Amino acid sequence: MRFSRLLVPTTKETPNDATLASHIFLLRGGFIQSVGGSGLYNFLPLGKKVLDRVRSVVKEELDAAGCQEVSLSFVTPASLWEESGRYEKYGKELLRFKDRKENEFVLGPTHEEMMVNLVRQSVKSYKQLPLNLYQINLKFRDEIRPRFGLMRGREFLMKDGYSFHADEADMKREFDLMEETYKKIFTRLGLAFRVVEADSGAIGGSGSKEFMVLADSGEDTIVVCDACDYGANIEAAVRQEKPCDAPEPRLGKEKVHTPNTSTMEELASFFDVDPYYLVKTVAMRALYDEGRSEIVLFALRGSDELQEVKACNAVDANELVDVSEEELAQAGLAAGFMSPLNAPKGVRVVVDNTLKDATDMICGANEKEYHTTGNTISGDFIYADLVAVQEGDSCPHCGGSLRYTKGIEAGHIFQLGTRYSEPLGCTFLDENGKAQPMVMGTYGIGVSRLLAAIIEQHHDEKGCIWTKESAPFDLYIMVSNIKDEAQLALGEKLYEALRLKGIDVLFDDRKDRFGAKMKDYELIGIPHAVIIGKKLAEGLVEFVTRDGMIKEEVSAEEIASFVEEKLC
RNA sequence: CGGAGUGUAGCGCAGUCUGGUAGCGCACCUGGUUUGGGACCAGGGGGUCGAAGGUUCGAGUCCUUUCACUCCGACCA
Repeated sequence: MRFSRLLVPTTKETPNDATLASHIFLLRGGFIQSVGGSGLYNFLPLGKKVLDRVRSVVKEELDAAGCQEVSLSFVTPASLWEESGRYEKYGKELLRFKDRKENEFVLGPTHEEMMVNLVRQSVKSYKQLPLNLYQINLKFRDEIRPRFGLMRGREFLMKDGYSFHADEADMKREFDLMEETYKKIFTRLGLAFRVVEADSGAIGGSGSKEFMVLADSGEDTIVVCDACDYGANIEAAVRQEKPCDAPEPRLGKEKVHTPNTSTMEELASFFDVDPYYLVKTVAMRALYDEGRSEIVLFALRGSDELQEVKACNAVDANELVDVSEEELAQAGLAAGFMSPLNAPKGVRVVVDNTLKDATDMICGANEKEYHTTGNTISGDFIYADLVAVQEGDSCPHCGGSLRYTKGIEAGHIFQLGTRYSEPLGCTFLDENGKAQPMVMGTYGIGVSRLLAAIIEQHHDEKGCIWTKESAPFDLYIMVSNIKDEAQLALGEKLYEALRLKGIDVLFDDRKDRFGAKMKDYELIGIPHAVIIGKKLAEGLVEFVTRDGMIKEEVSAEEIASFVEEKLC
């Protein structure tokens, strides 16, 4: 491609609404263009090329693993979502609209329903299983706060795959195969990543893993062990039980006046005990389908923090929101002095596993300015893991020290089971001619998000540094001064010769001066460049490696074979 | 949804306090010079100042309403 014919509107100035390196460089480099609507972007020729290259890496590896590509309708009938029970649960993120006949539709944010519908219409026998179908298509999610360019757009390109099996064991086999396939994809794209255990979120099902591209700008906090390969999203991370060295309070059963003890620290110093022996009771309003809601109490040790996603899962709610003091009072609860032990009738209580049958605990008295001591925590509660793992906690696998790091969620694989096949009636006939729901897995990759992730991990202060398999072109050739006939002639010759070798070349034949062209090259970030400049008079040209801006002088006669050797 | 901002040429901004002919830089077009780190000279095109209503002889500027976008938080495969 000749640069003079390519639409690449690079800019010197940074758009004022971009803060992240990937967002800034993708805009400045003329890869994408803001549409004006929040979280909506156009892909310009360069961005589209990168997108296609990333897409083809994904496709190649999936096809090699036996998956089959399909393409599902982007507009999907609401009735399918009602069938699966997600029409409500998915909430406002789901863009709903009506056609001229008042039929309801949604723009697909994910396509479990559509794919299950496809399969239930065409697969009837165990002989047709297993099956792994995927598509690489647009998704639309009406995010509350889209941001950071391609990192969190409302419309984005996603690879979503779905597998169908006759039994659980075969689904797990496929799940492992997809994990390996994803590792190959991310490795080919040149990304440093970590596979971590994750919460399943709105998709449902059990056992899911996220592929986190490691970057400080990532929106997810992940917990990793340095001693072994354990890693988990903070929402799903677990730890080894954390014993307490401090002595038990041994206070006996008593009701104590405790003014000015609104925090755990104040309470701990009031009784002069370790917060381990205090019960922290957090009230949240849990929201369910059809507008139903209730106040739920979550109890855990004073030394621990509540992990809201775990809490939400424990009561199978759609969402947890804060409760005001007035609402608490109405429900018969004294804010700041609540306890799992004397909750009013009808208020559900969830107790953290570490508190089960704990003795000698200090709880609120559910009365302003009073606590009770010497409590044993037992009763008809829901028990669950509610704890947010902290840095320095012990790894559940090897006991090593855990720490936090940041990641960009670029892939997520789920073991779904029959979460969708059952309600949607996606069944097959087994060897005995008996109808069984198919066991499913689902596998996603944020393809457009990967562009942002690659740049977050591979850039410098001057611009993008694309990896080999993601780059918009393999090589950039600059004719420093196109009025110099020798320079131009060599450029043209090299451009033709390397193209014939199958190298995708961007040939900079623009009239601009050296400096301007160099800035564009650095911004666009093609992995390698050949610069034909003044030293051609001495028979020399430069070979540049973008990562580190390493320049090597090469004789003009040998440059073609030199490039071939470096790139192929 | 809570908090904070911003809307003026394709992009980045000034002008708004104190009402009086719509400005600057980049980009773009024409001609010329220049060609190793975002060149220079000369000339030129491009705006219903986010929208609606109001006050006024006169509104980018004052008042009211509204919309959009951005940032922090909440939220989020």
